[in-house]
Amino acid sequence: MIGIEQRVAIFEGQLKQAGLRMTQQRRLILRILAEAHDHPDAKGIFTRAFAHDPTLSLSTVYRTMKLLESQGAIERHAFEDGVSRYEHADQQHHDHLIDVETGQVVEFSSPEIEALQAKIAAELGYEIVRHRLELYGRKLSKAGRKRVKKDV
Amino acid sequence: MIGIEQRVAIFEGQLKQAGLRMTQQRRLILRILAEAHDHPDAKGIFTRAFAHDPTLSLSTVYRTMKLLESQGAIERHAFEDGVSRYEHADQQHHDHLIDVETGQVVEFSSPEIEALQAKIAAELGYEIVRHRLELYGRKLSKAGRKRVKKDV
DNA sequence: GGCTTAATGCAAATCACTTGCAATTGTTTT
DNA sequence: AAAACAATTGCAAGTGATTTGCATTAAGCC
Repeated sequence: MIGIEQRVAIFEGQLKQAGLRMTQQRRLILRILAEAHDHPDAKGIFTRAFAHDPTLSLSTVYRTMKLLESQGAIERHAFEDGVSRYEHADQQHHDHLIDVETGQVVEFSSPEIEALQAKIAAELGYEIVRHRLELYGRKLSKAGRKRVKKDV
Repeated sequence: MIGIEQRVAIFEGQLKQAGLRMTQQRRLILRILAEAHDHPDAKGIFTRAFAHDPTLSLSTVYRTMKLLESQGAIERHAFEDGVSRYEHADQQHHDHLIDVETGQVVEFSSPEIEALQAKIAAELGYEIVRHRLELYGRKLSKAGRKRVKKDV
């Protein structure tokens, strides 16, 4: 996990490289994203950022998300409700489990599943470019739940 | 695989049960779906149906898709492009592999992956309600399967 | 053939997201 | 530091998919 300042600096470098500029708006949105521990959508990011800078517009958020995605700084996910949700991309690959009751998103990863996916694709004559795996689930009651170590 | 007439009859029964009516439009859309061997979207269904009945409207297609989905007669999928695509639901569960170049959809199923999904969910304290697994891939050339690719 | 009311077609409305454009601001130049 | 120049922004209007209000049409029952 790298810090906000580092992330901003890295991104600023990428921008310069491409002849682009580091603006107040981009800095702000980057900070909002770094501080986010969930998977906010454009409106959510806008709301949080708007609290710090009431002159910010929603279109700038959309434009910035697109830019950040193209630079590989964030990942975009579209779960079942159709709206795009974002998360920063400095962590390792993972998939998502969405609580159908609360909408809460839990991250997980499974090398076994990844391996099976690759095997299936190969059998069908394909190589995987990317994939989307989302589990929609309901919390088990204490009684039915297995004991697992709590993470994050 | 059941026939079109049977499917229409079954659906008509379900409708009657709910105090709803079997209309020409619904019959037509149902037939289009039964004949479809791909995963058409609303516009695609509309186009095909329109050829048989030029008075049909797109909103009726949307309303019918919603109705059919609520009756469990069809399944709706939203792949990466965001538009909803449909397929009839009398077949066994399966997931999809989408050719990133052609958009072609290949169906597959993997009990092993399903089992792993259930295991992972259980470890996180959840039971799976449904899931979404999509592989986006590129066709392997015969040559490409055997040797390392050397193109740019 | 009527009667009741679900269903349809059409146009207007949503919703998430994008875009044209004039005004603004970051960065470079002098 | 000020000018110069293009990237960026805010706002409003535009998209594209899907939904909805409403007057009209047509199933299903007598």
